[in-house]
Amino acid sequence: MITHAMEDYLKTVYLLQEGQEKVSTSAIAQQLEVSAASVTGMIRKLAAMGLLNYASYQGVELTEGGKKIAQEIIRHHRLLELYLVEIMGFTWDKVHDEADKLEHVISEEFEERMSEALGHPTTDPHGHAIPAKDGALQEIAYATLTEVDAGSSATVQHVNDNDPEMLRYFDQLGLLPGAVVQVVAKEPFNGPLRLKVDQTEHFVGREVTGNVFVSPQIT
Amino acid sequence: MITHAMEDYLKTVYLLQEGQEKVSTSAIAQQLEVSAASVTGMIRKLAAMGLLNYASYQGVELTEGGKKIAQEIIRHHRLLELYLVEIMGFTWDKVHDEADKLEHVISEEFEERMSEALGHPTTDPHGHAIPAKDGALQEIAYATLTEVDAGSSATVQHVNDNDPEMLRYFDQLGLLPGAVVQVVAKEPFNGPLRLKVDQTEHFVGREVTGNVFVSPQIT
DNA sequence: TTAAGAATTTAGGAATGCCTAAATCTAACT
DNA sequence: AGTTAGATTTAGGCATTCCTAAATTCTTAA
Repeated sequence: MITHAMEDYLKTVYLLQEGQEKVSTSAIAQQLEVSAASVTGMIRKLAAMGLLNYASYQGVELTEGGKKIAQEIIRHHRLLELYLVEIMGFTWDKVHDEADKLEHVISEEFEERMSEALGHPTTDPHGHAIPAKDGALQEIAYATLTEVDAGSSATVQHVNDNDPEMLRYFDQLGLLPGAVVQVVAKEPFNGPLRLKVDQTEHFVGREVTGNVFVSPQIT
Repeated sequence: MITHAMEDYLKTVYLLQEGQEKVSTSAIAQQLEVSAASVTGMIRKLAAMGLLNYASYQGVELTEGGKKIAQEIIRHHRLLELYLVEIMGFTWDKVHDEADKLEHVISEEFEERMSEALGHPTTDPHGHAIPAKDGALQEIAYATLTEVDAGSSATVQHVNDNDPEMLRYFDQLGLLPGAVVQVVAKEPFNGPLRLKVDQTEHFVGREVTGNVFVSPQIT
């Protein structure tokens, strides 16, 4: 039997795995806000169930079975986020926590009816891809806004959704998925970026711009 | 901290308490499909938290605090059932199980937005009253259809919602909340009732009619 | 009034999922 | 190669929620 906690672990490994081969115990512990010892315990259980491959001290990698469950949960999460915003009228800073709870609990029929009500969407409110019912999720590794050169423009692809306060700040700045940003200047010594969004200029710290993922703007 | 299991116990006690003063351990055990020993254990914990009053062998009674939590959960459950049917297009036989899982997980904002989307309704799809945000729930103790005299008519007030198959059967028969039924005859030896609903006659066993609650029809 | 039978509680145990502290392993630097 | 810092695992524990089996208490009917 697969528990909610197991689903959370699989989801976390899946999302951390993007880009890398193996995922470390400590990375999982940090993400889930749990001790490393707890992660080891859970990893062994998941490995015994054939949901991930694991060799001591070597990190973890999902099996096909593990990936399938992770994708399912991520699909639930992102459909829920979009449903909460589009249909129920939530603001986008509140939907992450709500979806984190609901994602483990909804039935397949619930998932299907949300997808239908939303016209089978492909991205959530924060710009993340929604995996298809049984299709893999291939998130493109975009650069963060911090890495854009001064003078260049970029299009916001997605933003991190874990901090509600930061999301409200993004809203204020107009840093929403699809928005075009011009990096007017970058202050030295890890200073703020001078951004132009919708004709308005803002000075924004790098902790914030590091959570905004962009593609170079097509000119 | 209040857990999902505790919420289930409080809800169950609340619903069993209707009509009676005290609720027995075994009644709770049967309802929750759990051993009586487990119920005793949980009851002691809830009593220690001040959510119910309890004396050994004497049965259980919710305190005001316990009632408040139970009402909250019942409100969640019934709003969810209605939302699933009215807004998401579920059939009424599937919503009970879905609501049982979701009721413990949704936020107050989710509750509020459902209520708004539904126009602040007062009854769920099975005819049960939805408690107001902080108001008590006073379910009227209706008679079952089994108890109606042959020759009389009655209006369906609500039906039990725990058995999906029976709900589909109610649907077939037209035994929905608000429907008018005439008990044409009652076969002896606990035999079936001959019912007339929407001009059509059916022979229906008493196990079914015992799950339909009615008021005498106003003529 | 007592003795069966039913209801309830106590006792002991299992699984899950988390923790801290101690032990162990890896990797990097002299 | 030896030391050491950091990462990881093991060991031992705790809380929750359930179970079965045995003991106890209540009820009722002879």
